[in-house]
Formats: sequence, structure tokens, C-alpha cells
Amino acid sequence: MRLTTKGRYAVTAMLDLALHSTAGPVSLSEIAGRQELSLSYLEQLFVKLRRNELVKSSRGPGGGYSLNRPVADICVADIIDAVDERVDATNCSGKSDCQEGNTCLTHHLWNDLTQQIHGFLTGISLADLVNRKEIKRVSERQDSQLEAANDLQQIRIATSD
Amino acid sequence: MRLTTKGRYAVTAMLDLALHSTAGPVSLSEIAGRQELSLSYLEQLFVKLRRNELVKSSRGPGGGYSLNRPVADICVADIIDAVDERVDATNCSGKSDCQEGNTCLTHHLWNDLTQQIHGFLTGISLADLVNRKEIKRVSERQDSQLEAANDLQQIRIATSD
DNA sequence: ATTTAACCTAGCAAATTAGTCAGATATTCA
DNA sequence: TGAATATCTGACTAATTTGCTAGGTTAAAT
Repeated sequence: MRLTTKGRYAVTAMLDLALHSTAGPVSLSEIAGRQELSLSYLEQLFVKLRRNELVKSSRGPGGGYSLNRPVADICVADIIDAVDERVDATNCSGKSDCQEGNTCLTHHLWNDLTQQIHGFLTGISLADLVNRKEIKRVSERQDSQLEAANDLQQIRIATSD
Repeated sequence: MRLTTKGRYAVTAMLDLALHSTAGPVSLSEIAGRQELSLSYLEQLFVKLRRNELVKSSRGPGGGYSLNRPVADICVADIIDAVDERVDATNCSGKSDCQEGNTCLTHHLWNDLTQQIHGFLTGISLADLVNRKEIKRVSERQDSQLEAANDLQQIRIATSD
């Protein structure tokens, strides 16, 4: 089973998208800036998210990505499945052929665990996350930080000649 | 977060130990034979299990490993923690400094998930597993297979000269 | 003394991760 | 038309982890 930075980045980016998609598409560079993630890496993840029909893209200036479904209809498990391929604690991908064609001693345990995790992550939608107080707070901090950084950038440009 | 073959092997081996520890210590070669695991790899895992005081060892002929606590007092989470170091879905080991010293957007989600998984695995003891019908069935199959293999081995030795 | 087992150390091939880099392609705006 | 913006695409890579092997040492039982 794997739940690594890849899945975490994807969920973080999708949540950022959900939080900022009030007015048109959001570009990956915006997300990369706010969440401090690598742009190129995000591009790779969004290819998979698009193929799994979680987001839709629009190219060109003013373009970017937007959610393909209402926030309440996208759960965390969908996102992780899309980029991480699977959240599966068994060694045999649930096929029960873990010990030379037979079931291994602990197969049932890992199967139960997989269902437990999947159930938990299926029960949480982007809408749930957007509404969480702690997450709202973090998001506001990120927005104001980015604004401050942009202002500084403007000053640098204006005074450099 | 990681839950790989390492943790699975450890739990499988500990369960095998629990199932066969009725009469004295169990050697790692027995476990390796029954569960079809690498002996050297098992040795490495049992170093950690011993350091975490889940098993005790006795050397020499007839030696091997035995459980250091009653089966009801060893839970799956203990075993995985011992070999896998941790089952933690956050990127910051729970320290909340995931984004340049601040909390990242999805920290709370991964924290909840970690607690969910840990709670589930803490709730399952070796005693619970030993008593499960499916596991009893798999164990009986393994025992009879090994016996058959040993008989065959005996015949080979007797007829080879 | 020999055998059996735990114990210890080092190293390694394959896979995975978390990226970078360089460019192609599509869209909008001036 | 052309410049700017942004998504796409693929190849490549450094670092880490995993699962495993090899080879040896130490302790206890026969």
C-alpha cells in the first residue's frame, strides 16, 4: 500500500482548486505558488486527474483547470485512486493468490484494512474539506501570504531600472 | 505512509508464531518454510520485534522465538510499528510544519486518516486473528502441506545412496 | 565436539519517488 | 500576425527504499 507525497499533492491541489474556483479556471502556477509545489510535477498529476475526469482544462491565457463535478461529488478516495493507482493493503491486489496461488495467512486482515481506509476516504468530499474551520484558516493565511509576495514583486519591478 | 511487504511479513510471522507456540519456541526456519518467506529477511525483522519486546529468543538446538506477551495483549499496530517505524499519513510526522514551518492545507485530513488506521489496527490482537475461521483454515492447509513436503523429503533421503 | 539455532554486518538489484528539463501544441489578446 | 499564456508530452535522473543474499559470529543442547 502506498500513500505518499504524490497522493497528498493531488488532494492538496484539488482542494486549492475547490477553494479558488469561484471565478473561472485556476492555473497550475497559481496552485504551485500557493501550495509551494513543483509546477512540472503538478502538470503530471493533473494529466491523470483529467483522464479520470475529475477536472477539465482550458488552454491559453486566462485558462487553467476547473472541477468537472460539484465539490460534494468528489471524494478524497477518487483523487488518490486517480494518481496513486490504488489504496490496497493486500499483496495480491485482492486476488487472494498471495501464497503460490493460495490465500496467505493474513490476507483477510489486509483486505479488511483496505476497505476501512477506502471507506474513510470515500466518506470525505471536497465540500466537507472546504467547510472545515481549520482548513479555511490555513487557506486564508496562504492567500494573504501570496498577496504580500506579489506586492513585493511589484515594488521590485517598479524600482528596477 | 508505508504499509509494505515488510509490515505484512512481520504480522504474518507473528501470527504463525501465535498459532504454533503451544509447545516451546518456534524457529525462524519453520516459519520461513510454512509462510514461504526468506529466512534471512525474517531474521532482520525479528531483531526489531525483539528490541520492541514483542518476542523473546532462545538460542541453540530446540531454540527459536516465543511471544513475550499473551496473544490478547499484542495488537497488529504494535507489530507494524516495530518493523515499519510508523503508520503515519502526514508528511510532517504529525508536527504540523508541513509548509515551510506552517500547517499545510491538508494536514488535518492526513492526521485524521492516521488515527483512523491506527485505531483499526490497534483494535485487532493476535488472539482475534487466531480465532478467525478463515485464518484457522489457511493455517491447517499450510501445516498439512508442510507435512507432506517433509514426508517427501524423508523418502528422498532414505532412497538416496 | 558437533550441530542447531539466533545474531550481526555488509552489500546489492530492482523499484519507486519526486522531481527537472526541453520542448510541442493550443488559445487568447493586442 | 505574433506574442504571451497555458496546457500537454516525454525523457531523464538523483536519491531513497525494499526485499533479499552472503558470510560470518555467538550461544546452547546432544
